[in-house]
Amino acid sequence: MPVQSLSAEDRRLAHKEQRREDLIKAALDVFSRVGFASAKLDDVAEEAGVSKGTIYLYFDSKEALFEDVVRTQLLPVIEQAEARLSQFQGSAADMLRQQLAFMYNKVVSEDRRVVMRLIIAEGPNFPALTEFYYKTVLARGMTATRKIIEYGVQTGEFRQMGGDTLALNVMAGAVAAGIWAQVFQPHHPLDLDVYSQTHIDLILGGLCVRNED
Amino acid sequence: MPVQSLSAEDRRLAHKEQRREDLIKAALDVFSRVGFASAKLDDVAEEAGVSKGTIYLYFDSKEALFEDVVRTQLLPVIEQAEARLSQFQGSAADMLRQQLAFMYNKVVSEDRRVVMRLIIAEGPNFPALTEFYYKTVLARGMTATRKIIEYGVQTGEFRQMGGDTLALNVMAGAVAAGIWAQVFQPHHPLDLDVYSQTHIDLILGGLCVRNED
DNA sequence: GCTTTATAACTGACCGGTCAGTCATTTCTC
DNA sequence: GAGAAATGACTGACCGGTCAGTTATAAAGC
Repeated sequence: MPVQSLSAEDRRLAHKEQRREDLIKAALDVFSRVGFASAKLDDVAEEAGVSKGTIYLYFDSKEALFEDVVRTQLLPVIEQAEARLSQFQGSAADMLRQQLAFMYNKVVSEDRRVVMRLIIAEGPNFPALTEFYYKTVLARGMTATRKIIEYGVQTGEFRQMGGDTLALNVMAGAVAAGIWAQVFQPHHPLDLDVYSQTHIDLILGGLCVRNED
Repeated sequence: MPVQSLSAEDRRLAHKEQRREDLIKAALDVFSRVGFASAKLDDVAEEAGVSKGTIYLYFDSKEALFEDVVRTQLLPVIEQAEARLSQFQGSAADMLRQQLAFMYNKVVSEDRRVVMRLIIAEGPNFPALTEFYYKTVLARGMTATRKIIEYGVQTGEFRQMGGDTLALNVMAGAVAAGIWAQVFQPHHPLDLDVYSQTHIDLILGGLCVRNED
């Protein structure tokens, strides 16, 4: 029995998985263009190159499709985030730079920021999904950020500052950038590289000069 | 001829204006609960205590109603912002404190932040409205912020930093807070007073201690 | 003051388009 | 040819928008 060739069953499953991914990709495209409520499943089907009925072979409902889109987009990010957390090294400032760079790369850049906007827009209609996003992305990101800050305070790099709200404050710049990119970018472009650099500088250095009074 | 009593015509107009405001208030409520696309005009009518047909005596379409809701919410803020701009005094740091406090009071607090979320959610479907929001709120706010920063640099309070992107970075914390308040607040409360204080501290002071190397 | 007339405000049943979801039929694969 | 996969015509609930008819308010005529 040849091990290298896939069995018919394997190919069938692989094809099915591919279909599923195509559908999710198409759905993300359509949702990001017009929002969940206005999105038509016919459009999703067309973009995926199948008929509408096929969607229902893979997902129970439009809502279920939406939830799968979000979960599928987020899960890989979690894993990467986990991996990064385990290789802490360097100064706290460097850690924070890495952390924010990671956010800009994975959360603010192209595909993922769409998910953020969809959660903001549809969150109230999908409590379970909102909670999932909170647990998966926000809480985790905030915990990581808080740990870096605490480490920096410990080493004397950072000054002692307010508690829980600080982490969100540190990440806020990236959130705003992700939103800008989707809502205003077409007419009022924002250079994300420059912006993120400013963000990091501002957070690390602060606006005020060091006045030694 | 008694001047103090309103004529019949005056009362009629006042009533009409009141109706209009009731409808806008009801629409804002419904839109903020379920978003524009999912909102039913029957619900808006019921909440305003009129029938659906009445809505069309005041607004041309659902879209027009939405646009009026947004504009009505924003215009008073512009005027207040204008007024504040003209009474510049104190240090740049104080100005910035005032500016951010104003944002938290007028943009992040109760009713107005809903508009921000609606723009984020529906913006792509309403280019004209998005542009209006940009011009009315964002551009104006950013210009004011930039001017304060420039003033601070001039007086030597602030260090020289990157240009256009800085203002947005300074305001980002408030944007994130406004979003949080609507999407996650019910399950994961955020103390806005503490948060805004941290925001101002962070922006003004920066994370890093003054290391004189 | 009372009745009639005019007008503005409002109503809610109705219409027509839209679209999520279904299912009998066809196509593909082995 | 058996069974899985895919199709797309079809259904029916839904909802934005309309409009013929009703009510409220005010002005005009006596």
